[in-house]
Amino acid sequence: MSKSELLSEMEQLFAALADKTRLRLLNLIRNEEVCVCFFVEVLGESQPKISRHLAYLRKCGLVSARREGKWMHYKINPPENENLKAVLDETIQSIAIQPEMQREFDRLVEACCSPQAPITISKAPKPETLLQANVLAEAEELETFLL
Amino acid sequence: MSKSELLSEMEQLFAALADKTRLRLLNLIRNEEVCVCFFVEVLGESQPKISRHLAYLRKCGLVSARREGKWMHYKINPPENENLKAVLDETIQSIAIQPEMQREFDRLVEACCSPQAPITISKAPKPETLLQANVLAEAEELETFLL
DNA sequence: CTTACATATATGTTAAAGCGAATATAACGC
DNA sequence: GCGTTATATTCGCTTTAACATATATGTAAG
Repeated sequence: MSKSELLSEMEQLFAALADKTRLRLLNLIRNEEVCVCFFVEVLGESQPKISRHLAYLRKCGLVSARREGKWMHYKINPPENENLKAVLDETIQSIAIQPEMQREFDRLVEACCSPQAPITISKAPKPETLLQANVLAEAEELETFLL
Repeated sequence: MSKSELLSEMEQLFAALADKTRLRLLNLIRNEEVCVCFFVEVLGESQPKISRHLAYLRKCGLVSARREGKWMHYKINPPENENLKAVLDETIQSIAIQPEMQREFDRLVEACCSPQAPITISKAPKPETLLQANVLAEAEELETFLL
């Protein structure tokens, strides 16, 4: 790293983190790839707004996108620099434990797994591990019900 | 903390950190109170520029200021929220280990302790512990010289 | 009470970034 | 091809914040 490139990278990272919508997005993809339509659904923000913020995050390399047919999946692309990665992890962790952010995350699980999900997203590809987690949770519910 | 006040506070903190000059300032006051004139001297930026950025940091509560005669001293005012504090600490630590930032910090020590310091700042009150550290370093130098 | 010094603030300008509304693109199904 | 769905981009507008330059404020010294 030459002439304090880190300072410039930090500036960029912090600018990216200095926005509620982007923080909420990062909370949703903190664990895995998620499809755009879920962001719109769960955050209740307009599609262009979501898209613009995703573009911002893409542009500064904080997330990466993958196309699957009509759908776009986004996931976190951790900074190469260990210090920046630590700051980002710390941040996401702090957000994740906030009650309201937990609720949003739960809404993501619901949106992905509920049988009465809105038509718009009912055909969208679901995040893998969320589905698994939900299946497990339901199994557990059933189990406690049976006991 | 009500309706995700944390998210707003995070936005504010990150906005404050998304600027090189402010990051460099935080590096200089990472350990203790420092007088404004040293910032101008060490960072080589215009006095109004430094002052404006200090005002920004003050406004969002990240630093506090104390007047001592003509001089103003600034120090870090850690966020009350533990998560925010952790992010800030992590950040400052990351900056502190950068070679260029270490050099700037060294220039601060010099500016405070050198006998041929510029007249402008020769009468400014010096940071306490920096002086001590420098005295210790000189003592050590002398010691190794004598051996 | 005037001067000088340390620091802060105001002014005018420019650049970045936020928003909603409208429009464009890309992939799919018919 | 055409229409539909999912996502991205553009446009016009407003806000925020950066900068340099100039000026004001507060304190100490004479």
